[in-house]
Amino acid sequence: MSYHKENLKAQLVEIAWEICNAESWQKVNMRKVAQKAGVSRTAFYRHFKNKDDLKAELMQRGFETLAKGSEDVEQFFSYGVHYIRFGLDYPHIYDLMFGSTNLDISLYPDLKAQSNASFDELLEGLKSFMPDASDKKLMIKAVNIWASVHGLVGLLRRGDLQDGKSEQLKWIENNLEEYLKMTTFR
Amino acid sequence: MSYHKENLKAQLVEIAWEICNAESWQKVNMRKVAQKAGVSRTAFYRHFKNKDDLKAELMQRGFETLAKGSEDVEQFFSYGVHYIRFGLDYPHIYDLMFGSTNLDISLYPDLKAQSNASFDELLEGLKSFMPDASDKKLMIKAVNIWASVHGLVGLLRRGDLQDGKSEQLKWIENNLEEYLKMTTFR
DNA sequence: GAAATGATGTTGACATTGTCAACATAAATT
DNA sequence: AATTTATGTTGACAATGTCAACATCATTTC
Repeated sequence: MSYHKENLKAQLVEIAWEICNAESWQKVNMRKVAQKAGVSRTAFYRHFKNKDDLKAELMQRGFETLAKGSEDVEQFFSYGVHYIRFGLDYPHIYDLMFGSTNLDISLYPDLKAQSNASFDELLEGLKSFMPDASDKKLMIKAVNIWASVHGLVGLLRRGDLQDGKSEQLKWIENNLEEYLKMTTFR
Repeated sequence: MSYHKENLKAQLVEIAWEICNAESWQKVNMRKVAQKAGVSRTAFYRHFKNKDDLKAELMQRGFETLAKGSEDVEQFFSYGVHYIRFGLDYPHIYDLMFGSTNLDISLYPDLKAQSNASFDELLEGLKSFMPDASDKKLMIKAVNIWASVHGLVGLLRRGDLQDGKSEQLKWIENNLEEYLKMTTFR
């Protein structure tokens, strides 16, 4: 009859992740999370400084999920596809990670590192693909791919262009790799 | 000594716009807005159904601002530059317009129309630039440009890549048109 | 012009949510 | 066993969106 829960922190993160993933970060509220964990509303504060702290934890977990899934991706373009799919599969987590977070990221250096690592990976992959390009050219290309990938996620997710254009959008969504090849290297 | 304000609705929108622009949408709260307008906290509800209604109004105004600024842009690539600059100049308004809004956009058909119009404009511009391309190719190219532009805004705004990479990012930011040309048509 | 009607503004109240302080109990350390 | 630390609880409060009831101004109707 442990008055102390087994691993409350992990449990809270898990519950918050699920709510955030299913609905959105704004729908995550401490009281609901606490209740689902069967614990009082402020038990939370023994494990997190505040709500932002929990947000950071979820972002972290998001980056881990993204990274883990790309471990066995060996082809360069598959990275891009993987990223895009992640954005479509975990839309709200993606928002948390890449949206305007309103989180003072300097307080969470790990997060920044993880975010940087993603880009570095892209840069590395690209380098082996264009071995003769200058650093500047590489960087520009990498930025462009990064931007395209993330921009496409936003575009596919938002209903923006649903009207007559959905045909081609669907094609793109179903042929991400081909789309990337076409657009990245003509 | 009019008990009724002259044009309270416009005033409220203006105040909210300023707060949102300077800080962020989350910082816009009805009470503060009301106070700045010199009016009681609920006067607002005589002009807006609820806070989302005000959000929609700001988004609308954002699209107008964006469109107005691009009126005298005649070169194709300048559109892209204009969009990117808008994103950098009005970061929080941009978030409101293109971030994940949590707004049920189907309730505000005008917004959707405006958003669509932006893309259509791009498509038109592109068509005159590549007159021989098939619809599919045009669409794909347009999506790619759109995604690149919006993705770049996110990338430039977020501090993501500040470390060793800031050199080239700065170059890009200062040479947007050249960057676009390089990446769009090799 | 007085009376009725609708538009606009005010005050009071409430629910939701994040968070703190004070207290209680369990676990670990001495 | 005694003390300290970790973890959980209840009560309270502030901030914020919103509603209901009421007040006042403006406009239309007779």
